[in-house]
Amino acid sequence: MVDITDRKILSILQSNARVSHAEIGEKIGLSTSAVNRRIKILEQDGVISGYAAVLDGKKMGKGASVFVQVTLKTQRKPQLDEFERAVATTPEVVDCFLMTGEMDYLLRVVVQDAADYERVHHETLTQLPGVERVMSQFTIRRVFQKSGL
Amino acid sequence: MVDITDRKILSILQSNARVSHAEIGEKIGLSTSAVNRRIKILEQDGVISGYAAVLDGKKMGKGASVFVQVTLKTQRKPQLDEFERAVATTPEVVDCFLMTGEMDYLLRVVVQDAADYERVHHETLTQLPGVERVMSQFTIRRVFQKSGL
DNA sequence: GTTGAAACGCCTTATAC
DNA sequence: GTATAAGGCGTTTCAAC
Repeated sequence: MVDITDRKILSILQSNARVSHAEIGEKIGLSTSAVNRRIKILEQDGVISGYAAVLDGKKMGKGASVFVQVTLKTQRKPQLDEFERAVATTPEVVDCFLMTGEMDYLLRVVVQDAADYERVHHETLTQLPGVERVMSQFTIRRVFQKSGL
Repeated sequence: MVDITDRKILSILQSNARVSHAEIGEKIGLSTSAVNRRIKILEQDGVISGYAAVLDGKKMGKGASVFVQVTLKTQRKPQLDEFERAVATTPEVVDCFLMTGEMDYLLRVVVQDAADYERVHHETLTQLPGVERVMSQFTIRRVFQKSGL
């Protein structure tokens, strides 16, 4: 379904979603309308789920990422659902994965600094429903990110 | 520098970078040109660092995320730099953080499935320069992601 | 069925207020 | 910050392969 040409288009769109269809066509050797039609199909199929502005957290006072390992009291479905609903409404949590292994969830929390994280930690994270234990790992620096996946 | 109005604009652009300036203006009660001028300034100041297409990994045969904790043999700057340069060229690694605590780096690796990860693990990750130990944590499901930070 | 070309309409951008 | 005007781009339609 997604062929080589599609992947080239997707690769360009990952690094810059604002390049014109004409410019994409030049780079990969395709006409503007062909590029346009392929992108439209990729959007309809849900391969492209959306377009997002990439922000610089530091310039908004949100320069620190903290990884948070969460263990719940039980692993029963209703409790998982309840936790997931609650954590989704926490603005500082920008990523949430259900995990294998010792911890149940891995979150990435974006805050201003360590003091700001302390606030989020005891005001929000430890108050989420069903939480037994919270383990935090601070990042020093984001080396890179490849947006889009 | 970034006021409430800017934050409203950024919030809209995070969830959908394709809404027109006119539509943003309607939502927050501002004229099209005012929205345009603010966005331009946010781009110039680097608050908005870019725009990216958000892809559905599953539909591209890249549905599984694995978190990888990497410990290096030394923590001296040249070795860190060398590792960072090498890991940046590994296509499966979509995120890389320098960490505090026991491990040196935390990577997020996107692969097709466990078998695919095994390949990346012994062909690439363990071959990166200066790597002493690699610890993998598999995800079951991505609960959500808030794009842009 | 897929590609290339042209007309249309909307969005971005720039100027003036 | 608002209003208006012009240019560029995405969109759509149609013809050709």
